[in-house]
Amino acid sequence: MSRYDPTAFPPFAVTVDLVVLTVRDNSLCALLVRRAEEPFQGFWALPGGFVRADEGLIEAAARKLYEETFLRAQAAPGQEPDQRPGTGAHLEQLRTYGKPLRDPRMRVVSVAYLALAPDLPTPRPGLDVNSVRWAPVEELLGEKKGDQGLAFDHEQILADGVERARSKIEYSALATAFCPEEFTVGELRRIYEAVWGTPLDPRNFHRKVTGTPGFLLPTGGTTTRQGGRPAQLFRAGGATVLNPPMLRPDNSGSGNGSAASGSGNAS
Amino acid sequence: MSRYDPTAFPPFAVTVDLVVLTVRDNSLCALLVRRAEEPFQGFWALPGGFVRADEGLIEAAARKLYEETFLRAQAAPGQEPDQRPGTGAHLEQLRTYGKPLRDPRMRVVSVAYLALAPDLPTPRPGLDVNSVRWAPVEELLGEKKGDQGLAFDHEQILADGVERARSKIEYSALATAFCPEEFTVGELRRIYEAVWGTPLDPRNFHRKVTGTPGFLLPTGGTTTRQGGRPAQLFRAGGATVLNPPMLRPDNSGSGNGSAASGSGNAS
DNA sequence: ACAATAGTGTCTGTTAGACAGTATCGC
DNA sequence: GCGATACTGTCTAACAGACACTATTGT
Repeated sequence: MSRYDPTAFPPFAVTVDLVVLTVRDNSLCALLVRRAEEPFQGFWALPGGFVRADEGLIEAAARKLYEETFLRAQAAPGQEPDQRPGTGAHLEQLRTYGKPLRDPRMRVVSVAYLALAPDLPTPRPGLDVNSVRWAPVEELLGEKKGDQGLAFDHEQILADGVERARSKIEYSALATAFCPEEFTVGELRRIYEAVWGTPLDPRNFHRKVTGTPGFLLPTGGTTTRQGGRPAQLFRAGGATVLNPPMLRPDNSGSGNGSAASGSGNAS
Repeated sequence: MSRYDPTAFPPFAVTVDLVVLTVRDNSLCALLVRRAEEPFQGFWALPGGFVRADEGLIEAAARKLYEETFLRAQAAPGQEPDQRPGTGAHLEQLRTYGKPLRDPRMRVVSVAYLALAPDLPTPRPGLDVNSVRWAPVEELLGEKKGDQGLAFDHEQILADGVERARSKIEYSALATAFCPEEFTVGELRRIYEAVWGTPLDPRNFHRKVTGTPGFLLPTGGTTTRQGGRPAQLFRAGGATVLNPPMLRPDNSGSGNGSAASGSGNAS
């Protein structure tokens, strides 16, 4: 086959799949929809759908996100300039999955996106979706997954998205994407603890985040909370990269080994 | 449109594009091929081509890499298990580009892969490629790019690949992918200096890399070099992640700001 | 001897991690 | 007062960066 012959190329379907993460009740949760059709009818799956013929990839992801959660996307720095501020979720491309038989009906290449959102009232089912739910990631991926598993290769995609979120809050200010517009240092710490699944020392955490220039901007206000000294309120500062980074405890112990960088099994 | 209707979906072409990087003469170089056909006839472009109907994405990337450089790929940890050891380049998925009009003829979604290779004798043109060349990245991306630019959005893809390589050698042992099987600490240092474009202190570099367990394995041999004490030879150890990481000088100065995490403009 | 590269030791400033201690709320 | 959370200060071990010094080659 000649390179780029416009008439002779194998036809593919291209979809987007969304790993939408939030923190609820101190645990990291992912958004799932229940499939109404075959294959994997009745299974839980990641939200997603076809990319339209005249639509960019991230626009398709933002559209699907809005259709199923009514969240407006806030694209990552270099990704797209089409959003209004408002209540936005962070949205970035994750990885593309295209094993020949990942969809039993036809050849589908799926571009996965990662969205990080603050805790939402509760998701309303949108277009062509029966039911929607937030599921703790731990139940979907850990040892004790009682579920039957997710549709397609969505368990792998979810795992990759979770790993991306876990590593990205180390060296970027992205953890604030999980917080409401104004938040306290304690709330931000609970975000880190939930995403990493590890307790952090409140004193050192406080010193670290308040000492990183550009990470947090004090708003002047304070919170009244049940039982405890009122806390200062902050909003996200302009910084996107954290240097030095937040260090994740148990960072592979002695310092090397064979931890995965891209844990995907896509092809 | 109903979700996942196997008959009603917009047809896409899916390609892979390769950012193949190596270090020659102390500068980071990328592999380019000259386009023989329209559009962008005569322009330099990244190697790439159509994904076959029954072929995985990384298999397509490895096939194209071999067709155009005769390099066998060595996939990153989680990506695929189909390679023999041998003289392999590191290969990992970079990012997917799918803006509606990035190819003027039709809707093409391109999955870009990043390959890191040791310095090669010289590339021989392979299938359906007129000429191949290694071009210093600095000339393709920096201020002083005299060229007419690359075909399609390949300049953006190249920039993303270079940025990925630059950041990944910080926290992984991937710099050894640029080295021959046996190498000295000085050679490894020149890799870092070429990729980052910064001089490093030889003494501190030596202490750092030899002190990181699992990074380097001494082979026992030494090199005879012109003018200088012979150096110990090493091969890559089993470690994949470096903890603590190698620190890139001028790491954004005071520690925050607005550096891009994904500098792409894909959609 | 001299240039050149390899490799070691030493000092200093910064920071992560541990944790004592103080501040300010609800009860 | 007491529990709880917010915040500040202090100590120590580890490490990055700077750089003096020694080692071993070719010319």
